[in-house]
Amino acid sequence: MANKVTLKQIAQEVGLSPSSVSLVLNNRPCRISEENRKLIKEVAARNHYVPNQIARSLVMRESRTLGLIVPNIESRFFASLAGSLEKRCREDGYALFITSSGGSADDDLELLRQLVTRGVDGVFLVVGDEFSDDRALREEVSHLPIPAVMVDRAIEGLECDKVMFDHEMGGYMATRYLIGQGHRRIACLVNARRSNTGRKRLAGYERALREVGLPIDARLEFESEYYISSAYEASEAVLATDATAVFASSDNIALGLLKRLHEMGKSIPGDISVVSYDNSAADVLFEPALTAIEQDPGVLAEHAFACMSKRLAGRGGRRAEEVVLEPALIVKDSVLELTKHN
Amino acid sequence: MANKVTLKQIAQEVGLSPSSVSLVLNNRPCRISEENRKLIKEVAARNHYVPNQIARSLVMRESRTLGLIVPNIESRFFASLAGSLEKRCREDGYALFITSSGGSADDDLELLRQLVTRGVDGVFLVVGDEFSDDRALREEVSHLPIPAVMVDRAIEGLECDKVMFDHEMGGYMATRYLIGQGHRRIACLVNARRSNTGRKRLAGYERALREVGLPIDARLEFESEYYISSAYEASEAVLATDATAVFASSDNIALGLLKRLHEMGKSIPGDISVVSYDNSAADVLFEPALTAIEQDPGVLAEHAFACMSKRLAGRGGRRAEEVVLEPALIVKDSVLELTKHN
DNA sequence: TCGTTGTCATCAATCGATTGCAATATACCC
DNA sequence: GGGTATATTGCAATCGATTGATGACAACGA
Repeated sequence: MANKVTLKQIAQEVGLSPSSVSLVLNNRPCRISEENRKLIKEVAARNHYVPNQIARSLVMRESRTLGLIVPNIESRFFASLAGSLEKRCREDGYALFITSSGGSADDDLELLRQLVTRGVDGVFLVVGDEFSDDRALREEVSHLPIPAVMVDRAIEGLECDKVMFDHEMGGYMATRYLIGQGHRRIACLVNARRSNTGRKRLAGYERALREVGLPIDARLEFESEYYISSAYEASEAVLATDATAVFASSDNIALGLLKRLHEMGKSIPGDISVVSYDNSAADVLFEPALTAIEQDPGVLAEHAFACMSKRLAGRGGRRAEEVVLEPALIVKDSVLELTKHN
Repeated sequence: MANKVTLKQIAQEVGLSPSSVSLVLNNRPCRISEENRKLIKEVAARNHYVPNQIARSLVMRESRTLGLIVPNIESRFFASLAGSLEKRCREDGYALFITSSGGSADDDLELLRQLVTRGVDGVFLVVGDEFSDDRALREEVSHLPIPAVMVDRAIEGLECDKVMFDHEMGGYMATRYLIGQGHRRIACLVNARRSNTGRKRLAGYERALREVGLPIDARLEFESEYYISSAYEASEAVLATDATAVFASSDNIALGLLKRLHEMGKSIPGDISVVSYDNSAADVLFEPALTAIEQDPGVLAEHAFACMSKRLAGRGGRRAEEVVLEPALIVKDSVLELTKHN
């Protein structure tokens, strides 16, 4: 293993002071002879000199590093968000410290502290969806010495920049679309018990029904965690109803549902129509392709970064900014249009 | 935004020197009165004091942070690897800096430098699969001032710890299994042009054929990138052959193939048998479930960490260690047993 | 009273960079 | 040769922690 080369060593070899070397290598406006400049650069290159960011950020009080906390990097959506965000950060010369918490508020807190003490200049937080005790986390976030942007979801009632898709609107759009296609008995499969986003999507679903005077029937509302297996379990009951369509409030939930449908020999949309959520790559495989509410992680990343960027630059008011993005309905082939006589 | 509290400020408030505070808060053996100890701890807690790791790691010459470079965090396999690795690192008090390169050697190099200058104590590298020019990267890795462990793949001919599954063996096992089930015309769909792992899997496939005296028929070997779309494109040609089985050398490749099969109304394993690779979660959905070569990312992470851990502790010889893991064949329902009269 | 021992706490150097200010060397002018 | 620009470069403090070396003070025995 090679040794780390320091500024001082370069200086020694060149025969100049460390300050001069620093000045030259950072292209600071200063009066160092062209000759020495060249010499310094050459020696630095020859020795593979790379400045120690640790030392540098100690004095500069900035690390050009940002942090991200997601509940679970193994989920497609978060992985994609992380990927986009990292790319975006790198474009502006920031490194992104990606961490994955496991979803409990305690883990989130621990990671947040880690990031802060490691000197990130700002954090993106995808936290606050699960209903564990988040008092300590809330406290920590509100006293953060660096800017924070909550992405995709939020800790309720916390004054903090937020960037997220309108989950209520998503639920509403999916349901309105089904209604528009003639469906009247529409079931939904949501994670309302343990998830804020799920709760909002459910609210949107109900608003759509209410708006056209359809009854809100508790027997058509089913609960599922955000796992394929959970949705698979829950789906049997869904299929026992007289629903002609189902709103599946996440891609995993849709996948679990599809698996069950497939096993029962039901066809889509012939036997039952489905609107999914997230429109992630896995869907690509299904016949028929799934009509879904899409929320592009890239767009989320873009806005989140813009928000962060503003804070880092010291711009942006003292009040928190809130960006709400509209999801899109992507129509494919999993919904049957019911004609009157049906 | 709250301010960062420093050691000095705590010291000032307590009325003791910074050294004393440091000593106490780190539970160093030292003679500070019980009374003052309590006082220090209390004041530190009240002020939400958190030590600045940046400053600390400057003097301690270690950050308890490790780095990971994967080609693409959006891929299921890498996301899963990253997740497992992070969890494992955290168990030992290390934070993991996850980065995603995009797959080119230049990006890898850039990220590696970033990690090193940011003071990670070691790096996990998932690099070297693509055939871009990697001279600079190779050079950098061999002069690294910190331990590196190559995971899942490697830059050929580089003296460096390696932990990976035996890709050749995977290809061999898949093919032997198909042969064992009576198949004689076995096609394969691999990424041999741009991927070392793909090349190895192909080698395993050929070894299996050779071993039983079956001909290696170039007309049965098809090329596909590791994308669903690429495999989808390539699959038409595969299906035009007289093959009774296909070895798909990655999950994405299998998915593309399946999509095409589905569209052509072919059934699995009735019309054609398939052995997939990676056995990732997406497979769960298919009817029939896919027989596949499985390489558990968690196992990979475990061994990679163990390897790193040894280096960090200063144990481990001067020669590079090489851990080769055997993949497992998971038999499900996508392969038809051909009886003699077929 | 001096020396010894023990307890409690502080000093000051260090890690590797950055940077305002001071210092030196050279050139130029009268 | 003295004085003033101007061109170059170096000093030393700083960021926030850690830590080996040291100091101050009290109590105690001889």
